[in-house]
Amino acid sequence: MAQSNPPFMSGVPELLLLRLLDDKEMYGYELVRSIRDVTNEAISLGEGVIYPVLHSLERNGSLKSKRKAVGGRTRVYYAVTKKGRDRLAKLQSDWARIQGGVSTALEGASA
Amino acid sequence: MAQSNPPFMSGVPELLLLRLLDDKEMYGYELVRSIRDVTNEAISLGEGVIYPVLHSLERNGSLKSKRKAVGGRTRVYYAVTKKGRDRLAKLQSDWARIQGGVSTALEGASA
DNA sequence: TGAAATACCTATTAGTTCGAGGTATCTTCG
DNA sequence: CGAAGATACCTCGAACTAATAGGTATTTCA
Repeated sequence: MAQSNPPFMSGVPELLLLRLLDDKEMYGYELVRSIRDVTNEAISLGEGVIYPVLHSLERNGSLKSKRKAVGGRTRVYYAVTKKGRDRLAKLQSDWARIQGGVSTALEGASA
Repeated sequence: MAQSNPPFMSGVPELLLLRLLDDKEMYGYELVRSIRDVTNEAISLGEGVIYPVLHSLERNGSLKSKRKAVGGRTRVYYAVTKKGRDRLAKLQSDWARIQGGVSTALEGASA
């Protein structure tokens, strides 16, 4: 991993994409902006991160896509499958566990 | 990264080690158990994770070590340096940002 | 006309966690 | 006494994956 957003990002792109797409179908370019929005600017993922994850999720059956022509441009919309929802559930529970563990650890105040 | 604990672990070992050592000096083997404890079993890191991170933190000046012989065995105690405290502060703020962003994103209920 | 936004995509780099394996000493128990 | 297990250190190789940079093409707006 090369930094930027830095640490603590592993698994985050996948989680966010599944979470957003679980609400409604979206296309890649839209997801890039959407992630900035829903995280309140806290997390920003470039297209170079989004597209590969989208493709890999589709390959493993978590997403399915369909192309739509919109005013000369082509958009690829992604939707979550049953498998994707399962994957999302697992990621959410993993996230909850790690997040909880770190929070607990950080709390034991050093002050 | 090979899984196990799985996703969401990048940067976590470094953060936890610095956080624990900021409270008091400890040695590697002790840290392995300590992390299990302070995270309430949520996170468990093997020696194969701990030692390399410890070494790399020492190399970049975030930690300093001293050996102590304790009943025939040798323990290597690590303490946080000024640089390590700065690094810890940065990691904590990064963590807060990412954690906050993900939480916000996950909340927009899909129900 | 030209710049910026929209929209897609890939290859390379680099950082790092994880598992497995290895040495050696001390303690405990049968 | 001998064996097993805990203590304590360490390294190597594999696997994963985020980030950057670069690339194409169309539409919109000054």
